[in-house]
Amino acid sequence: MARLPTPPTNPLVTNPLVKKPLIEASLPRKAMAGASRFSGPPTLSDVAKHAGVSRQTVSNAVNNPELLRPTTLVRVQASIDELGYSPNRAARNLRTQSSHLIGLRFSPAQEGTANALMDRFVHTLVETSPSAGYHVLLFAGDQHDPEVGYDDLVRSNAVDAFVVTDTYLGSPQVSWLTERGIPFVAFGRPWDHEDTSHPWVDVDGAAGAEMATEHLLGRGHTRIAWIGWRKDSRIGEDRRSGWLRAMHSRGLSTTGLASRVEDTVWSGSEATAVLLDEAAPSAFVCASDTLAMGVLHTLNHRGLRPGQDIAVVGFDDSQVAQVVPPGLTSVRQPLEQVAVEVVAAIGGLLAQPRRESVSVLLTPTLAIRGSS
Amino acid sequence: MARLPTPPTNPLVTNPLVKKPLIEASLPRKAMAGASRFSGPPTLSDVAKHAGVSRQTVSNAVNNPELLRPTTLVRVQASIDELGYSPNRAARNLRTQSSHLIGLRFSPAQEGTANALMDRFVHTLVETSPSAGYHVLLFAGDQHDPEVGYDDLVRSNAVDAFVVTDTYLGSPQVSWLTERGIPFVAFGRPWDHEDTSHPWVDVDGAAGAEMATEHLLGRGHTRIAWIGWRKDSRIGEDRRSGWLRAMHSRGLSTTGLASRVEDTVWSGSEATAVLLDEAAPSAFVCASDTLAMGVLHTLNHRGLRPGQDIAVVGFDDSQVAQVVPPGLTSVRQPLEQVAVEVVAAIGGLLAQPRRESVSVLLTPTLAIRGSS
DNA sequence: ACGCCAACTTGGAACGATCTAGGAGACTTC
DNA sequence: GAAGTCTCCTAGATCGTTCCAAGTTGGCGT
Repeated sequence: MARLPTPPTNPLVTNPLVKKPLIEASLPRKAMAGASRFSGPPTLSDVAKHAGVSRQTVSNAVNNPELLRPTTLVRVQASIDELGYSPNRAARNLRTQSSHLIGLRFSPAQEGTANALMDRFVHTLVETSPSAGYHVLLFAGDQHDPEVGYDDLVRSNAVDAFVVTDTYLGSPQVSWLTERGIPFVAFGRPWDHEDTSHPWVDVDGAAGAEMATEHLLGRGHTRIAWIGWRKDSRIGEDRRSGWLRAMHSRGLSTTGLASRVEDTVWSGSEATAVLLDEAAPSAFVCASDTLAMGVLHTLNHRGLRPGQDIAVVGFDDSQVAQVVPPGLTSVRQPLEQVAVEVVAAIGGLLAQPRRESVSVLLTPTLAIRGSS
Repeated sequence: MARLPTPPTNPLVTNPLVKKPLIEASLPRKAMAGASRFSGPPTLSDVAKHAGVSRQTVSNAVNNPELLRPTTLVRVQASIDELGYSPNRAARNLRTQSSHLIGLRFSPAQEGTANALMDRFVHTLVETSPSAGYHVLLFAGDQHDPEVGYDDLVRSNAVDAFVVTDTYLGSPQVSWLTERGIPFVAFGRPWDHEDTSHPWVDVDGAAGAEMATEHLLGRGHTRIAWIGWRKDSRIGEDRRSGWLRAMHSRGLSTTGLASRVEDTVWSGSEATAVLLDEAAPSAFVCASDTLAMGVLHTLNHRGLRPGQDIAVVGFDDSQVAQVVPPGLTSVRQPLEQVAVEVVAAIGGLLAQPRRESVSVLLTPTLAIRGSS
């Protein structure tokens, strides 16, 4: 699907397996004992019969192998392999009152921006979850109304826990989930909940911005401008603090060198024009690749060459940063590692509900390219 | 999560609801009849008792409302609302032998390319599925070995059907699934299976490339080059045919104007240099935005301005196309519509397994920007 | 009034796994 | 060699829903 195809053919597919033959399936099992049963996948009882042990023993072989005598274990596992048995998820879920699913609200990248964090994060999440016994269930929902999406899944016992990815700026789902005691782990610190905390994994944005700024300082720049998000964005302010820290540690002035705008290419472009005219910076550090692209737009208009005339650093290491002509230097978040930590945290949370909640802060890296 | 945050806080979260109190839960239900039960969510029986009807009646109210007398239905629904009842998914799944889940192998966009189709497609898929009674389960797996990922989900009855997104160039999962009679719908035509067909939804790549070429022809270009994928890519050849068709319909020569390379920025860049030197085209149509970015790289090096000196059109309307400086004109696939059709096809497939299989071909549009 | 038909409702069984007790066997110990 | 332990395994009950077949109720015709 990274690529797309073209036209037609078309026949008719029949698929059994959608539903077992109702007639046979409705017969009491006893009546068919010894017979070959109908086709469906083997059950625990089948394996038990085949191995000459009881159901519980097979169950233990699967879930608590250490309880079985080694010789028995081997025999049971042989039967499992031979019959190709896999536990029926629905039955297990019903009995254990858990779905072994973790829910993730999938919000697509905004059109016209360069943010596509979801991709890498989701992939690792999906890849890692099975090792903790989970799968990832996607759902849609309203960012501002947690009732939509979350509530339905919770009430129908469809997921055991959630991964919450948008904790910034007063998103209500965190308190909604906390109030109900629903397990979740957030990608993002609880910015606006000083009191009620929760398990989280996050990336140190200030350190990232500082790293980017240090990089530019190391290249001899001293007038380094900041283009970030509006002041009510905690994340934006955090990143900005990294820039400030780096500048101040060298005793450099930051007066007139900062701008706070919407996260759009156009805003970034406009802010760049203003800063170039009024503060004459030789380099830009941006709170996002989207804003950095705005910088590139303005440089392009003015005939300035990024990397040669003016240095630019973005944030997120998006695909855009990777392929845009001179290459955009960008702060890269360790999303893979974030996902791994999130899965670990969820695993721990569901295994031992009452233990100390997790909080992990990871450090980003800098992907250096032509723009600096 | 479109944005990221910064540092610390940290307390301790306790969450009930992870598991019901085992002691109470293990008591025979009868023993607690009439009592308030323990806390868990209300069950069908609870609603039945509350409404003064039998379980089956409540079940019908939920699944086959038309079977109930209107007055009864109203009464039951009132109880459902009052108690906040939602059917337990695990129990329903166990009984109906279906999970109401559709599986999707999530493959992340390649680093260094401009392809991020998944995002838009997945979002609509997730958003639409519930209307057909499904949710989307993500899984990882090896592209070349369907056993990995698919097999486990099938055997444990974890999903009812799959959405397959990479049908190009002899991907084995299609035949693997077909052989086993496992329901699935593909995003992509069955290129290499003339005989065994399957339900699919796809976008007409040839039409897209033709549209792009026509657009350039309309702007007065006559020497329009093509940069596509290697010859063994059926999708690439399909798109290329659209370019050919448009050129030939105007009686224009295409000799020396086509290049077939790997889908990387660097390859595109290199191919551009060669074409510029040897065929002097005034415009480029590319099989992907990644290749188009390669064109921009070379133009950049040579001091040529995209859109003014040379026109460029990409394919996929990626984020990159949207934000790269002059704006990259690109063929936009109606991924949202594809997802809707896929959900509809799956719904139909699972409802009536034996009916004629679906094949839908959608037409892309052209997003026109500064590069042309 | 009686009976018949249809519509609606009912209780029992089953989906396939896990949990809790209790039973059988092997191994110590005196 | 018999009693006492410990280990391992067996059997029944249960999770919450839907399917089945039979029962009840109401309405209508003659």
